[in-house]
Amino acid sequence: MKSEITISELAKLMNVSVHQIRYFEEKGILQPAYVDRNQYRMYGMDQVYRLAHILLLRKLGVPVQSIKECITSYSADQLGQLLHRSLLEIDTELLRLQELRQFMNKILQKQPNVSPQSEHYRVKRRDTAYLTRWMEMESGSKLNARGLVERAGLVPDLFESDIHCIEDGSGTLTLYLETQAPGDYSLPEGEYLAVLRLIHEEDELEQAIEQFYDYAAAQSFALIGPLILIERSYLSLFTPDKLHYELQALIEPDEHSGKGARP
DNA sequence: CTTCTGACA
DNA sequence: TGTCAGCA
Repeated sequence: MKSEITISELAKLMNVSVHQIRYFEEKGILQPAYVDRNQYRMYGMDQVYRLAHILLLRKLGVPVQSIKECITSYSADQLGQLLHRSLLEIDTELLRLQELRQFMNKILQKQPNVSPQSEHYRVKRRDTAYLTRWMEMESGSKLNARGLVERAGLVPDLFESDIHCIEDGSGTLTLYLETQAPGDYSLPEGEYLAVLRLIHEEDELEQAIEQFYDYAAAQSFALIGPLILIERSYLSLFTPDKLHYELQALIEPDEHSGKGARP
């Protein structure tokens, strides 16, 4: 029995496809030990090691075209730089995945609130939140796509964030994004009256706001500070054609501090 | 049965 | 990158 192996054996050994091995040959980076009379490619240990190197470089993101020079004429120093570079790339990818994971957790924590009978009032505790101004608009005006492009600062992952809309009395609606560090505006820690609403038409939102104040009055909640309107557009993934809003307002930390009220 | 080549999405 | 045909 020959010491060399066939292409399918090599493929199984290295956990790659036969096609891929031929592709490497076509690109001139992996030649068979020899070609048998029946035109079969045959591979020995040299090719096994060589293929292992190729696969490793590929894992590091080295394009197949560059692998040839990489193996043949690269100094140990150049290779060290290459490894160092891909280590940095791995770190950034790791960071990206961690952030993605956090976001998925955030959705899963809020999603149970969505479907059942979510639209009920409750009192919830909020820690201090720091907001950074993103854009401003007149209270009556509607936000369209063009307005987004022209007037709003570009924010990566905008629609994965909780957009806080706050009306500051003077007829200006300011949209904020939540940030880690203190920014343009701070929401004090405390008890907030809150309600979730699913909105599919513009005027429903205004109704919801009126109902919010009516409810607060009926329950004798003393609301201080502005109404905070939080849009979580990423939750609309579960309910097409509906936007998810949470209405909140700080409650005077006096009476009503204990249990929340029910509608 | 396995592989090869070439072509295609 | 996988898949398929047609051939040896």
